[in-house]
Amino acid sequence: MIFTWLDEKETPALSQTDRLIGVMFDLGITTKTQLSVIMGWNATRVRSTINNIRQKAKPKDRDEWIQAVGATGRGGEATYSLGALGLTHAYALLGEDKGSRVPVSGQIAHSLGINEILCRLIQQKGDRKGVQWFGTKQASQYVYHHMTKRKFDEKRLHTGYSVKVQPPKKGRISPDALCGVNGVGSFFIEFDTGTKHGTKLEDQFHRYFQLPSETNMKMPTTIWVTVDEKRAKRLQEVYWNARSDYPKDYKFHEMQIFVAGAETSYMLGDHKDGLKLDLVLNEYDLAIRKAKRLEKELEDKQWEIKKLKDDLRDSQSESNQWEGRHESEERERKKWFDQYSRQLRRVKDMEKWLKKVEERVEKKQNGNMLEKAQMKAVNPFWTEAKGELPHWMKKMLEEQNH
DNA sequence: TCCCACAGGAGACACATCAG
DNA sequence: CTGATGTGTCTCCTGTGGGA
Repeated sequence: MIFTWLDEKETPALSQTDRLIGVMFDLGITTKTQLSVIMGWNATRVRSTINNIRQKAKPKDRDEWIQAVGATGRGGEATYSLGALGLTHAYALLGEDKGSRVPVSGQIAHSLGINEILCRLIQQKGDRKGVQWFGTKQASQYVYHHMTKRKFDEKRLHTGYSVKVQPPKKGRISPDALCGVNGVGSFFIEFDTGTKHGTKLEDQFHRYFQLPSETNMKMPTTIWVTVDEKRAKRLQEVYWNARSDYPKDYKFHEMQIFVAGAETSYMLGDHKDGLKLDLVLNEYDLAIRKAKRLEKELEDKQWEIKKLKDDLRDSQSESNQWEGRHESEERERKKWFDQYSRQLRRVKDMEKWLKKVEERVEKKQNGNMLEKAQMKAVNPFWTEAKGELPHWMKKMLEEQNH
């Protein structure tokens, strides 16, 4: 799986250059942009790593590691592929013998087209989590594995060993890629550049149709991606023509034909099928209705909040008024109470004073009566009305007292 | 703790190519 | 012819790991 090269948990021993070589090994012919999208590296990092790989080689061997194909300058983005040394290094990383794979320049468009499918998937999905991608070689191995049967060889029964029965070479299919998307499903990818014609194309459909009956494999949906609308229509014609050769009750596995770019949504499960579309539309309808109901509820709540706020404001102002009144009443009451208390104290004081006055008056009256009697006895002419004693009498009384 | 080697990332510069 | 764009090469800086 291509992302294993990038998983630092699964492949902790790999250097950055190893990872790049590994990804390029799986992608075949690719561009820096594709590498950047698929690896999740920025353009500079991809560029630097490619350069580092080339720099470390002897000048004459640089293209043997990574070779640049195509125009430089404004003419378009260059394409890259591993050279012989790069491929050897990749096989060594995989622990496999040196294979015979050599990138063919004639396959540039085909290789780039397949890689673009993966790039679009990652870009539309946002990341590569939950995406699995196997290149042509691994996808073919997957098919080959399911077509391989084992049977007991009677001559070797005593050993208990079974022998492999190789599938016939003719009729094998070799998908361009095998892709799995978590939660959606798995897909065989066939990228069509528009160069395959006639019976060769129809044969390819037949091979796919017959594959499930030849194996016990759970057939992934086959996705055909082609270059334009016209070619997609042509593929559909060939597809239906090929189907017409089979009995009515023949069980075909799912197969979809897209113009490049349209397959991404399908692979991400957005338009899985009509039923799902209906479900989505129903959900959409329900969601709209729910949204409207919630909108109404929101309006009601907002009105309620406004009303509560108004009430609160009113009661606050009332409360303020009441508090004001209450405070003034309290002040009045306190004032009145103070006055009352002062009055009461004054009354008590007056009572005390009166009592004292009475006592004094009584005392004085008693004293006066004695004084009057003395006065009368001394002076028959003394009267109370006159008040003060005449000074001669005062003098005489003083002399008598002494 | 220091020194050294190496990997990786980024930038500068020269050059190639093509559209306008 | 010129400007825009992309590539190849070189250099510098930083971080990391191993050994003295």
